[in-house]
Amino acid sequence: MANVISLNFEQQKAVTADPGPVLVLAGPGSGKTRVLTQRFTHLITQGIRPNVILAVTFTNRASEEMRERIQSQVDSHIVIRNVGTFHALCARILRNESDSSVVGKDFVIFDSADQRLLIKQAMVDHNVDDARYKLHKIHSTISTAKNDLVNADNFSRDSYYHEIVGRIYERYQYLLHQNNALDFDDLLMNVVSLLQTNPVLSSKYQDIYQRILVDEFQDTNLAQYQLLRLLSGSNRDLFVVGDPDQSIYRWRGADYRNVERFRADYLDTVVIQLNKNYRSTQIILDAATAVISKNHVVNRVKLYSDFHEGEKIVLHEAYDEEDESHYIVKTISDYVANNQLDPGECAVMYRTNAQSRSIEEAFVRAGMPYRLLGATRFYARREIKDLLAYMRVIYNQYDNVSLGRIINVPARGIGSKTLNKLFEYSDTLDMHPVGVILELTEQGLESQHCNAIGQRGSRALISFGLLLRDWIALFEKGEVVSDILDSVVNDIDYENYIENNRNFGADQWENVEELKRVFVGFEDRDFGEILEGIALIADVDTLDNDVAGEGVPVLMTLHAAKGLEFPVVFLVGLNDGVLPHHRSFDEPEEMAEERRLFYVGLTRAKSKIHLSYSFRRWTSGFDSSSIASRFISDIPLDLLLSKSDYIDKSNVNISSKFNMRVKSNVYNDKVYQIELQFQSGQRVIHDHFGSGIVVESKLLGSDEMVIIAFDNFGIKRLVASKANLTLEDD
DNA sequence: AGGCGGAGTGTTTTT
DNA sequence: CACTCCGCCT
Ligand SMILES: Nc1ncnc2c1ncn2[C@@H]1O[C@H](COP(=O)(O)OP(=O)(O)OP(=O)(O)O)[C@@H](O)[C@H]1O
Repeated sequence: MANVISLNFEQQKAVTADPGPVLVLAGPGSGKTRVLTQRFTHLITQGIRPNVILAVTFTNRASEEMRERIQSQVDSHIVIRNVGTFHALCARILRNESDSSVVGKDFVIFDSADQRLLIKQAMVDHNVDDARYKLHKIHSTISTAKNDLVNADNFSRDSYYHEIVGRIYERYQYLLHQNNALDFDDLLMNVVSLLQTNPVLSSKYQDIYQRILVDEFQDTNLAQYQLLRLLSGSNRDLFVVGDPDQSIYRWRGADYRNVERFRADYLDTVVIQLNKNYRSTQIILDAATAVISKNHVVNRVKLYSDFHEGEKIVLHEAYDEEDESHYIVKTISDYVANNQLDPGECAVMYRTNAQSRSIEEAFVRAGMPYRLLGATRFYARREIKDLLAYMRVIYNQYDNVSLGRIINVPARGIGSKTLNKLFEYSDTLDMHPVGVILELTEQGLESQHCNAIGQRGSRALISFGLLLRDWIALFEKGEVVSDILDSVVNDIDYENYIENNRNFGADQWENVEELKRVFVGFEDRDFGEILEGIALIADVDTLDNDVAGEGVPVLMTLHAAKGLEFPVVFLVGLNDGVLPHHRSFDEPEEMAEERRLFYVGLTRAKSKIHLSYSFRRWTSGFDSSSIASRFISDIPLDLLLSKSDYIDKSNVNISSKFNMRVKSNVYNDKVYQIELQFQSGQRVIHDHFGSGIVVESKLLGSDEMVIIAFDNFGIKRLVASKANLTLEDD
């Protein structure tokens, strides 16, 4: 054993509990994760083979971290493998059991963008009006159904809306099947039904995974819970840890009542509560407790800590987002300059990914390095998706979504006409389009396919087919996957395409290089595993070991922060409407979840917390609330270094500070100032929309954007120089 | 076929 | 603000 990890009495009790259902219920920082990893190593010292122990987490980052922690505590000849996310576990099972399952071994996993395209397609197929039925909503309705283990056949169509969604759901599943693809939720649902209906497999997996450990149990959804029940089966050896107050994935089907369900389903559950916090100062703990106590739950465990009071929580009101970001960066650099801490000890957390932008800009301006977790995902970038789509088509010729994406990238004369013809024609033959392309390529222009598709289109398709045929040959020959990617990139001259495409900037080719490196890094895995790994990881940071963020502040969403801890935490953008998010205003359950999110944020901190919000915030649309988050007022005043305290100390009062900022804005505007042609209140005439009244007119780049309420066409936004507006004379 | 730009719309959070 | 869609032009 490398290093001895200390445990308190209750923790020890959990770690050494007898086989059987164990539920560790405890608040933040009480050592749940530590207990879980210790349980894993404890089982090994008890002589249990590591391969029959399974540890499940929700995120790849959590998995990787836990795997490393366990690995570091066992003899190095033991390799810890079975630590992973629910989704990765299910993907593995489905690939192994492709004979018994409804999907083939070479299925691909569709990410959210692919899923959307397919649902959109399903809506078109059913003539569903996409203005009335929002894609986003339908997508989430279907996803929720899947997380509740409701398949398309059982989907209750008890309202008109559900009738429509039911049809789309059914069609969507059909299309997924046609693409030989699964979405994230299918991974879980399919394994559950596989194990439910196949007793042989069910007992096989009970033998494989005899001891099961689950982290963040409060965030399991029904599918995941059922999966755990099936996997543990008659072993009944489930060791789960969680904290209902940290449940933040309700919108994804998570149901913290699974904690109660667990106790009800396993009456002999050993329940262990941990109430000592090893992370935060007393002030932080008191503040967090005050905030969460407004959510009513039965017997919440009261946490205590041996730590001293610590520093008060600093609350800062900034003028606008830019000012707020500047404040954050300045505060960090001051700490560093005074040798109070290392930049790597700081974390900045926010509600939405979009908020990272202005913070990043502030870091860049200050010339300070930082690390961003998650956010605009590497794999969601256009150039990366393009290349992955090529790879997916090579691997899975049924992947029409990917085919449609890249068949004309770079442009090779296959437009929407030809594409539609190809797809429709393939349908009539009951073939997959790639099959048709390959046959056409073999047979040349005399092919019957050519008659159906036309000369011009066929020529273009053949030129594509020739490339595709060669790549597929490489794949079938067992060529190293990263070399296939290289061939693709070279054959389509993607570098040239990027250079000549003005929508692409300087970084894109670097991203391609990065993708190549990722593939090289996956060297020992087969094609399917690589694509699967990428689909499920979807976050380059986890792969990027060499930039291991030592010494650099980290930026992340509150969701991504769960399970982590930092000496100094900045919770930013705390405006009412951002946190709590305005979309949760009228759902008490969702509001409670927003509060938990804030609670999670507060409890990440070991010693210092900075809260900030801004007086002025113009997010898209209209919800620019300048009010501080309602949750802030739930923190007792004596724990806060309130904004007036703070500002008094720096000898600046609010209004003079704001005036400064306002002035500098005016100065900036002057540089670009051009004359506005229109003013609100003026009546104007437009060629097409007729007459209307100007609501607002403002600068848009070097042009003027006019918002007009037309008498007969409602409110429109027009660009003055293009819209050919004339003033109506009176 | 394909590129461009204007108009419209709205995505919180993640596997 | 940033994305997608549609129509117009080449
Ligand atoms: N018995 C102990 N003695 C000293 N430190 C401990 C002990 N138990 C846990 N810790 C430390 O407390 C901190 C929090 O532990 P851990 O992350 O396991 O808590 P957690 O309950 O999983 O927290 P959260 O729910 O907030 O994710 C860690 O830094 C851990 O090393």
